Amino acid sequence: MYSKKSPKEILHQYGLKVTNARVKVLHVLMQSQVALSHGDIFSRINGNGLDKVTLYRTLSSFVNAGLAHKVATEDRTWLHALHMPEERDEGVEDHAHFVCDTCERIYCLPLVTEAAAAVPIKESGFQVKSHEYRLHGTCPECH
Amino acid sequence: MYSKKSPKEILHQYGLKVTNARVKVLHVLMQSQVALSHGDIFSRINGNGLDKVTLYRTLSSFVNAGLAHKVATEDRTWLHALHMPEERDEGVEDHAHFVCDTCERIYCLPLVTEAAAAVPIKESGFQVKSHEYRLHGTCPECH
DNA sequence: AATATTATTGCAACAAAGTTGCATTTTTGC
DNA sequence: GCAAAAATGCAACTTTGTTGCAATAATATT
Ligand SMILES: [Mn+2]
Ligand SMILES: [Mn+2]
Ligand SMILES: [Zn+2]
Ligand SMILES: [Zn+2]
Repeated sequence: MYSKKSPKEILHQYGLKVTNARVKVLHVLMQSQVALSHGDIFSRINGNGLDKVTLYRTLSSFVNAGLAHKVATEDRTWLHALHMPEERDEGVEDHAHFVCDTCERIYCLPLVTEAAAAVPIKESGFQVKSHEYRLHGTCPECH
Repeated sequence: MYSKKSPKEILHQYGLKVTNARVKVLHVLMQSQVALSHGDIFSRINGNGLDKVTLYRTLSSFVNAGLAHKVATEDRTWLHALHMPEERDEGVEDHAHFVCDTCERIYCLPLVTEAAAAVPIKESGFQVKSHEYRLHGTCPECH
């Protein structure tokens, strides 16, 4: 899905300076179908010597630029994923996170638009501005 | 809503041994309309001298017993809340978490049953077993 | 192509949240 | 009350992520 554009082109498009660290990290994220932790990315990159702090800052820069987003896991860490192509056209918020209870991978999945509509709440006085839908179950790899 | 039963009675009901720490922590949780952090609870209890590790373990015991549940926050900490009365009758999973973007409080809110039904996903091969719906916006206290 | 400006990087030290091991104290069924 | 099992307190530890700062690299301009 990202095959049309190179990491460099994408970084330019998102207004980010093109650095070694960013090219490498973006490349890793582009290969992955699932959201990755700092540790996941770090181990796929090192050998190419990259400081852990730089990786944290690289990921932050991607999130701030709107190129990636992050998901909190049950064990208080962050996973990062690029926005899906569909999300670039539509709103960025409207997708679900699927957490596999077997392998713990987290996938970003598009929602059927109608189902993603605002959910009515019994109580009043709560103004809903955005939402996150998180699904738990078993992923295709695990059954 | 919990006024009918005392902390002691509730602890018995959930098969937990009645200890000072548990009675105090349960009391604090019963007073609160929102989910509380370890720090929130700790500061409301101390003076009554209670070790931080004991509080962690107390909260875990509540979650394991099914008396309380925990919600991960954006800053990678846990908040704890008692299950709502409605949830005790119905399933425990079916409620939404409302995160106020102003005061950062997290409320447990019941969902309209129809809206909580399974959301269809475009991809196939993902078996959904449970879900969490997290809403962001402004709470009644903040507007 | 060299220079100036500004952002990024690496390193070391630090912070916050939560966990573990173990000896001591409480709880509870009898 | 007594014994068995569970809960507690304390200290040390782990994991994840952050901060300050000097050195380096990226870009726009000449
Ligand atoms: Mn996602
Ligand atoms: Mn809740
Ligand atoms: Zn899986
Ligand atoms: Zn609020």
